[in-house]
Amino acid sequence: MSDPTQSSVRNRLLAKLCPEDFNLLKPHLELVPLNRGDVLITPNQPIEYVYFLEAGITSIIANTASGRRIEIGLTGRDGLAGTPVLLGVDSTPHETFMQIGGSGLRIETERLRQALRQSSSLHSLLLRYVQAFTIQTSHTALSNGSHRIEERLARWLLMCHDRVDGDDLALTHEFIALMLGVRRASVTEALKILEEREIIQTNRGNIVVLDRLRLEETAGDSYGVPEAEYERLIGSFR
Amino acid sequence: MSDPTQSSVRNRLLAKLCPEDFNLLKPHLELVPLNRGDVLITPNQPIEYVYFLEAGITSIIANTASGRRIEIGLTGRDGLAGTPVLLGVDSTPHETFMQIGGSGLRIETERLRQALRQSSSLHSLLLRYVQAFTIQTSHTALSNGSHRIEERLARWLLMCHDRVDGDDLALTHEFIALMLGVRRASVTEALKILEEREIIQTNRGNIVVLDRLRLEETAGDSYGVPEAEYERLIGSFR
DNA sequence: CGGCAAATGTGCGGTACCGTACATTTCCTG
DNA sequence: CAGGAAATGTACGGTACCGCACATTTGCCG
Repeated sequence: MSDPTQSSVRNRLLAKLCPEDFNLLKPHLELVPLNRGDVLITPNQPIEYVYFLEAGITSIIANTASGRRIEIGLTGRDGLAGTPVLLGVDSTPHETFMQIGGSGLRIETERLRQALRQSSSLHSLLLRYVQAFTIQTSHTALSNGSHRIEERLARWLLMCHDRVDGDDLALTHEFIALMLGVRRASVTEALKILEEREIIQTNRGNIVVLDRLRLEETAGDSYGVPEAEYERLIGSFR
Repeated sequence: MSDPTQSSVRNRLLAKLCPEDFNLLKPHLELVPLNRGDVLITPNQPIEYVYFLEAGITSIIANTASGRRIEIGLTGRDGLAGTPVLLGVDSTPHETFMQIGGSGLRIETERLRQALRQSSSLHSLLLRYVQAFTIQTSHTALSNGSHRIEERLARWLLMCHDRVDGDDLALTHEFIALMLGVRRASVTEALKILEEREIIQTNRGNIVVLDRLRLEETAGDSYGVPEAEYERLIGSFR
């Protein structure tokens, strides 16, 4: 597997690094395909690799002993999977898996740790990402507690749309329901409403964003704060 | 203001530091009273001080442009207020204020930054705390999305009880409702049920935990994961 | 100790969402 | 191209919680 060059890299964090920091990581980065459903981080197991996503979307899921599951955040090429490593922690109760297939540049946990010790500017950027992600999780908490399904769905579609090329999202109602922690039938109904308004178009296993602006209107104040904070702390998504 | 000694300090993080790290902070720590309602961190304003709590509880609140507010986490002497500083960030969209009065050892942001640069073991411990707090926030998201008010209330009372001496919590229904993002009347009703079961006892502006074990049963799986993770990463609460 | 504001109790109609069930459609695979 | 599984549409009774309103109680302060 040949080393990536910084100019060809699509991951926002890697692209943002100074050349020295990038070169520190480069020999250890391995491009791997990541298919839908692949589990990148298993709950309470040592995190073996940190993944800088190049394409696709990961979900981070909180779960309880009794089997409740809900998404607490998602990441695409704006970020990475394995934030606990950046905080010096070797495992987490959360699960991280691929929600939409893609690819990523992965690095062994221990190699990344070495690099973090060597370069404080590297560590600094990645910690800023942790903060940005924390804000996303916080707003998920807010949204779960105080928005209606339609708004939460719109927010969630927007967050996916932000992280994908084009306007197609390969997602089933069942899956979205799991992510939002609601009934599948509720998702079907909310999507139908959005489709009637011609904001989205749906096909079996696929959703097309037709009118992003009105999708943002639908999301209301559930969308925006974490995105603005990402831009402030890291830079533009795209 | 005389410098604190490590043995007399009640904050769990400070108590956990090696003596060298503690001495690094010690000359800059200032003991301040923190009264209910005091705002420690104002949204989108520079964070001037980081507060290691000695007594009392802070709430961290997410809010939107349109005025929705909900608590996304809380901290007592298990932690500190000002986690963004540990991640190299100077401000946050969240607000942090005193929910129950107490006191804290505060340090100027810039002084703490210097100390973090000087001691990686200090930085390491505090980053592990950030991870522990992140898990708390994540489970708030889960709880907000999938538990009934009664369970969420029980969880929240337990989290407060963990951080207070004795069994009394000086809280109004109105305030709890704000924290949970629900109606005040819903809180009144849920508390009444707990009181009928003799799990708590309520007086005007005060709640007494009578039977913690059954409160945990009521909370079900909404309580426990973040607490276990704190113990794993930092050590015992008490 | 009387008056007042804050805190609490309670009621009522409305709605968002749930659990469950089942029919229908779509795609894939043999 | 038939058969089956996955995905989607839809229906229905039930419930948790809402918004709002108003009465009652409690503690405090003049």
